[in-house]
Amino acid sequence: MATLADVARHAGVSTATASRIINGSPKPVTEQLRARVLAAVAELRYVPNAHAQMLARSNRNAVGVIVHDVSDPYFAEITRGLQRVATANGRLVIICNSFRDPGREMEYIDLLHAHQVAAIVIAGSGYLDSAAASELDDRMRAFEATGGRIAVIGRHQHPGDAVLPANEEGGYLAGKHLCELGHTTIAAIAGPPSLTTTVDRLAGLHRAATEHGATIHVTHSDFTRDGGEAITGKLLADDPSLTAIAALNDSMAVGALAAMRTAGRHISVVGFDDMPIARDVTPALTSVRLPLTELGERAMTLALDPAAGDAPRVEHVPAELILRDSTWPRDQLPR
Amino acid sequence: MATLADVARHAGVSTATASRIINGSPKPVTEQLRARVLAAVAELRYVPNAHAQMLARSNRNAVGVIVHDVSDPYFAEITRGLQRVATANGRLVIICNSFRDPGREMEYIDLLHAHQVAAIVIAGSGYLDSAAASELDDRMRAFEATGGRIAVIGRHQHPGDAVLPANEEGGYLAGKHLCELGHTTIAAIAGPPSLTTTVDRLAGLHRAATEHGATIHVTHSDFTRDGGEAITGKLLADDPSLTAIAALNDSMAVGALAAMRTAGRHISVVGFDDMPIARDVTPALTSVRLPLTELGERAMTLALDPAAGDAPRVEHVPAELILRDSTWPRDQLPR
DNA sequence: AGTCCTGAGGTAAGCGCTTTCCTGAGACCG
DNA sequence: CGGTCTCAGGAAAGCGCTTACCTCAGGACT
Repeated sequence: MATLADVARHAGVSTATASRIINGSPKPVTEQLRARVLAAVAELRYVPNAHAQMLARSNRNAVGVIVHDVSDPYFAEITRGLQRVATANGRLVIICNSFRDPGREMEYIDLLHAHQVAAIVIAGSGYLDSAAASELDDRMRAFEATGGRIAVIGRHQHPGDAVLPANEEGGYLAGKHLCELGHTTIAAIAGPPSLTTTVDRLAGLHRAATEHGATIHVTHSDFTRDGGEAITGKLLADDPSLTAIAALNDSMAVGALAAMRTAGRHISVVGFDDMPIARDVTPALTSVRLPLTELGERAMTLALDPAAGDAPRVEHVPAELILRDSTWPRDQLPR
Repeated sequence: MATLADVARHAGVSTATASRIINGSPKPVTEQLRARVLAAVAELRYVPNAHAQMLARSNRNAVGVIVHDVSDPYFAEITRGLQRVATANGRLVIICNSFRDPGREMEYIDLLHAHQVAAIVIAGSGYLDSAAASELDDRMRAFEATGGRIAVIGRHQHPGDAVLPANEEGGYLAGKHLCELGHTTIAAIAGPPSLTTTVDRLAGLHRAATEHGATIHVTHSDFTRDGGEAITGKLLADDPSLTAIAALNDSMAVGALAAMRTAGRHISVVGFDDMPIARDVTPALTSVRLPLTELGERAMTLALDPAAGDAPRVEHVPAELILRDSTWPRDQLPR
């Protein structure tokens, strides 16, 4: 492993000079020495040790991102936005998957803290478990106390900078839509009840139902396609009069569609998130759109901007209902 | 920012003792001191500086991953496999998106090199441009020369450890399937011609066509849904007699399906990769399956294993045709 | 001619941690 | 009771870099 000292020796200069030339410091250096040093760098294939640089400079460059799972399209979209802004600012992004485990999330906060990242962005629903939440908060505060910045996406219980998608409002839009189509009983297929996202979206759904005199039946499962398929299969079998399903995310909605196909039934399904697949499934999925990439961009922007005042900055991002072909008036369901 | 020295002072011990206690070194320490130090750690919210540790220990822990784009489902699946194995081995994963730009890829290799990662996994098609390829090779060799390990996924031109999906064979399977259904002219909708993946899959397609006396028409575009949709729209408009499309990845296939729907035409479409959506689009997509997660797992395993001998290890991963509903015999196309 | 700059380059002090080697105090032995 | 072992704990030497500060010419001044 070639070190700066090797390069300096090779070029017959001091490490100080070598360092200055390599980093393009403002200090003037003879053209001749510059050439010698650069030649040595090339010949020895010298790559500076980033850790040593961090230590010596003590400036933080990387940013950390904690998501539930990057390979989940929801987070993939958000991550895309995060990356875009980070890269535009010349920052290295370290992505960590918490797999919805508060313990792992804490480990990652410490790990990113240890790596002296400039900022951490945490995306994805918070946890209702208040013990876990407060321990997480503790960790975050410790990180912030050292000058690190934190921004969260979709965690309204977090006191700092945050980008908040309108989950309650989105739930309301979905519920209202179904109610207006004449559905009086709606099966909500939801993710884990311990996630605030689940709770918020359900709250919106309930608000709409109350307003329209409809009733909601909630079933919980995984926030995945297979979770949605399993639940829906059961619901369809148990209740032949079921006419509408509100899925709390698109993955579950896609699963619901699959179960419907299997059962040969046609009922209204509305999804949530409007992920890219929504328009390609059959029937094309009516869904509550959340501008995921924008969510990521705004969060990273918050995380990198030095925070003008001291009050936490909170940005609300609205939801929007995208009408496609998976919902029908109650009395006009196909077949 | 609390340092080890702060903790030591706070606990009234030397930094040596503090370090040993915190890292659970084998060196025996009185229970009393241990307690004092741990108390100080908690009180000061001390988190060790990972860079300083790296420098002092000079053991490499993290691993780097370079993919074209994590938010692309293809890479998301691979990344999932990579992460699984890495996490199981207690490694931190740093993910970098090259966005199919050889220049950025080189930058990232250097960056990961600078960060002293133990290994780098590079996933995704190589580049036909031989200047870029050889410069990349140079960078990789420099990294390996310092003891770093490299594994690639799907780059047969790379001389080291590699996991190679059967792209040519997969193309052959797709082509053979369409030919056996009686299609004599096949439109191949392909990604950028500069990617080896494109070239390999096309080669397989051509082999099958030659064997069955069919002809292939190739059109290039982006390896994306929209790329596939645009091309297919044009093809359908230009050639009313078109009966079969071989898409070189599932994203393009999904786009092709969308274009078909728009045009109200029904022809055979076969995809490639068998991504999760394939079964949820309508008609469910017949596709050449590549076990993406496994690809990732095996590559990470190669990257972390110290390489038994000195010969490069190459693992071939077979492709498999998954029959669904998007292909029909030529003379029985619906409508 | 002597003083002062000025500019190019080097010296060395850290950055925060690990780890080798050393110290000093008991425990144990003959 | 002196000598040797053992063992807990500390001093200090780096790890590879950056950078404040110093040195030393050579030229511009008075």
